[in-house]
Amino acid sequence: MSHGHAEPDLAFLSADTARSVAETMQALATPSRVRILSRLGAGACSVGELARAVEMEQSAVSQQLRVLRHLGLVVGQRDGRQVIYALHDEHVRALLAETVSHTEHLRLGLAARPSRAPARRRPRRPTRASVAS
Amino acid sequence: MSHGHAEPDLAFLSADTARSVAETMQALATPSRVRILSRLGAGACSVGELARAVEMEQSAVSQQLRVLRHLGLVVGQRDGRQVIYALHDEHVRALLAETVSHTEHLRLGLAARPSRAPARRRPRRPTRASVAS
DNA sequence: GCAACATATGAACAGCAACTCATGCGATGA
DNA sequence: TCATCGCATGAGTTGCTGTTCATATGTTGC
Repeated sequence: MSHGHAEPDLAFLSADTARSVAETMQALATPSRVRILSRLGAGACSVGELARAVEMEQSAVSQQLRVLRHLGLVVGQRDGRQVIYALHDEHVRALLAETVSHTEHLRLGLAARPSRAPARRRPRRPTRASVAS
Repeated sequence: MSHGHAEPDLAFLSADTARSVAETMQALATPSRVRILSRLGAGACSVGELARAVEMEQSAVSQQLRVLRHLGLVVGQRDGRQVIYALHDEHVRALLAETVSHTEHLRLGLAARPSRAPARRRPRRPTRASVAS
């Protein structure tokens, strides 16, 4: 493998795009929402059932559902007295699945890596060369 | 290419797994880190260069780099006086790319969706049936 | 109409995290 | 060794956000 892989096609994101991405990913940045989403990934259900599943107060669950709704990740539909929530679409499920997958992968790498501040790299008597311009 | 996205295989995540996922995704939950990562996605560079690129103080960038290091997303290596940072591996690049892609997709859906609280669904005189058990 | 249930929402509080400032530590060159 | 550069780090501050509590809105059955 003589070189890098395919191209990045990851240019710097504009400040605005970065803000948008961050906003969306914040939905997955808290355990409660991740659990809510993963429960919904297993099938639609009411708020009360959701609250029992994730072991949170109904009130708290509703608050988070509101956030997820505004982010377009879930949808709710009344059915009698209750409201049945579900993932918005398959894209959300895919995002969740990939996120979990990537996280597991990263977790493995972490076990072997102390990840301290970087230490010296060049010999004590440098050739007095290079460095990035 | 290994991952088929066939069925869900998304069971409820354990509270612990959810915490782990949330922790990792928090790296992408702030504009500054997203920009830092996207800059690194375009190529490794020093801290100072990074600071200029994302328009943050060097101090702040270092703080965030520490977070990203501990999460195993980036690696740093001394080169003379400076430290060159890079994405940890291709997986990170992929995660970033997918994240951006999904976000764009969700953004589109948002435009057409007010996403208010759910309204009624069944007729005024329901058949008095069903509902989720 | 009223009572009971299911959910949503507003306010207040607590914890956390991102930034700035100041300083420490490592590396280079004279 | 000393001065300087580059980066890391600790303390302190501010703003945000997740939770709880109390209450409002909506729905059903009587």
